Amino acid sequence: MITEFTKTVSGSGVKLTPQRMAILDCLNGNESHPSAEEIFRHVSQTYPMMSFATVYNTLSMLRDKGLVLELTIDPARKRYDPNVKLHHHVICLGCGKIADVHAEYELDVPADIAEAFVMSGNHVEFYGTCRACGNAAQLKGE
Amino acid sequence: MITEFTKTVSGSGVKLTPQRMAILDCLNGNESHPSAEEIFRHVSQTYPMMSFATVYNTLSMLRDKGLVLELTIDPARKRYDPNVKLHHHVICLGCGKIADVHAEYELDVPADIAEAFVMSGNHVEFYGTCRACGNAAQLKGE
DNA sequence: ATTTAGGTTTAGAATCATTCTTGACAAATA
DNA sequence: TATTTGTCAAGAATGATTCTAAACCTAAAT
Repeated sequence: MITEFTKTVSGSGVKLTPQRMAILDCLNGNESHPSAEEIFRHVSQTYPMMSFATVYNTLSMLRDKGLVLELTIDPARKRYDPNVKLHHHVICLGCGKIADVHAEYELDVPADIAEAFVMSGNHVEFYGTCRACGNAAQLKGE
Repeated sequence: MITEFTKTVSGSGVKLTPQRMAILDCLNGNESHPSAEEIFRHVSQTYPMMSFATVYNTLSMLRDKGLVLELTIDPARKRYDPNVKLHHHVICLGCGKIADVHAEYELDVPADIAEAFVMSGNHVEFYGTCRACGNAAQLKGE
């Protein structure tokens, strides 16, 4: 079944290939903020000949076309989010799980910054501990 | 001259060494948000025997003690900020320059997130184009 | 049917940032 | 002095990401 996401990508002047469709299917509606490696592992199950380079190429292409967000909130690796509508994120400092924060904030910058930069966007990173990690810490008596 | 920053670090139970003092001096009051490599290059001028590992060790130690911030805003590398007071950052998408954004924002998270995470902090990333890069783009007729 | 041209994929090498390991060393302690 | 503890240097190792070169696919042109 062809998803809306696949249609969107296809409609933006990109050639569709089985590999790309598999990557798009993996991303479509995916709220787990997967890394390139997780996407590679997932699509490899269907296409064992899939190359890591194809995953990176496709993700870079999607990022350049504004069809996925490349998140830097995880210091260890980039994470990808097919939801490009304005939203923010929280990362668990224990396990690295990332969740969406659907909220809008008034974020006016001070005058000195407004003069020195033409602003094009912003993103709020929240740091916290998820339920699972909090419970685990309690069990260990912390 | 011994800076306040050096005294703070020294007072937090770590041994002071010439290498560490050089790194602290490099960081003290530094608002350029240097990368590990930039710090290494700088302190190497004074101490050519300085090892990259020492820079990373020292930065990790300072980060663990809460004496520097490790910024993930630059997708290419980590940046360090000796100013640990609450503030945010803007990065120039052209040249990667990072500037401080001294502002406080009301950032309450939605109920579903507040239930799923114990929040410990947040950070706003602004994306923009600095004067220099904006002018350069104009010269090229963009 | 063949050729050509362009973009795509693959596999692996290369790169870059970062972490790890090991042995030497130095100050602090016994 | 001997021991402990923490630090340092050098380089190896790791891991994410990018690059390269050759093979591949598809569509258009012959």
